[in-house]
Amino acid sequence: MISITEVAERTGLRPSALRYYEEVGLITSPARQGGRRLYPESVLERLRLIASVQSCGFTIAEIRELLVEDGCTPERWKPLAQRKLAEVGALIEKAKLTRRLLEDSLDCECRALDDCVLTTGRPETGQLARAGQEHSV
Amino acid sequence: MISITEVAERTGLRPSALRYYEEVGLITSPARQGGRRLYPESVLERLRLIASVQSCGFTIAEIRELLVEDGCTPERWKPLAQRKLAEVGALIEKAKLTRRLLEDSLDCECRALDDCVLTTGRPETGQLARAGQEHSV
DNA sequence: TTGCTCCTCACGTCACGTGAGGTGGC
DNA sequence: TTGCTCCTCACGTCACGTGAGGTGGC
Repeated sequence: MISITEVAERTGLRPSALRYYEEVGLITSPARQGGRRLYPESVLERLRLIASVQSCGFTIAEIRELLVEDGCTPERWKPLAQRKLAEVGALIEKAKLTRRLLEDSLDCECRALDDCVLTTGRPETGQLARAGQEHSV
Repeated sequence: MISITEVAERTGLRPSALRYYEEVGLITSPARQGGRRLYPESVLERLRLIASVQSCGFTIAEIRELLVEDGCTPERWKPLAQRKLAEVGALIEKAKLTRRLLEDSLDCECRALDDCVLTTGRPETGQLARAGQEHSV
């Protein structure tokens, strides 16, 4: 049985995160000794699994749904992963658009934001090639 | 002078967003008539400017800093845009990593997440080529 | 009197981090 | 007695959206 600090050290999580996971039902409430939490070693594997799924962009609520009672079969995982893949793809496209706007603004030779390509929508200097460029992946 | 609903319609913002912008000091408190807000036409330009900067990934707090008293010169804008560009670049790289993990998990032929490439770190089926692939931009 | 538009709180969101104030056992 | 680790609230984060309950003028 290991203390909350040791679990934290061995997983890279903060104790506050472990208490939060318990509160929202991601991990089961561990035994107590004098009020202190004492975790079984098996919690480490559970937390590694949670971290894996979280790194795929799933929210805590989604992970909880997914990990209840050995329900995480490929049949359940794959449609969720497909949906998340679409979400992440959309996020990347949005971020790329943001990046392009920032690059254009750095190229722009305006003297104030009101005259900038950002605001006017048309480049003040010869940036037509870039502005008309295809949206490259 | 225009009502909050008309400003909302002409900018695509919700009335609640306009009240919020006022509360945090992004736009000045407009005149009132019988308690109702009456905006000058000039607020539309201000809101378009705010939307432009926001679409570049700046937070409300950053926009407020940037737009106080005609301080938005290229000398102030460009270093901020450079920093934001780095942030957005990092976000894109992180999202691409997430996307790759999801794709790998969809290719993986594990029967449970515990055996999946996600958790084990090594592909269960012949995915070595993909796993060892260069991080393409 | 009934609608309509607008108002001001207060609360919720997401995944925790950060105090404040207290406790148990060495 | 002093430290140390741990505990439980409560609050803050970000940019608003969403009720609830009320008001003013047609």
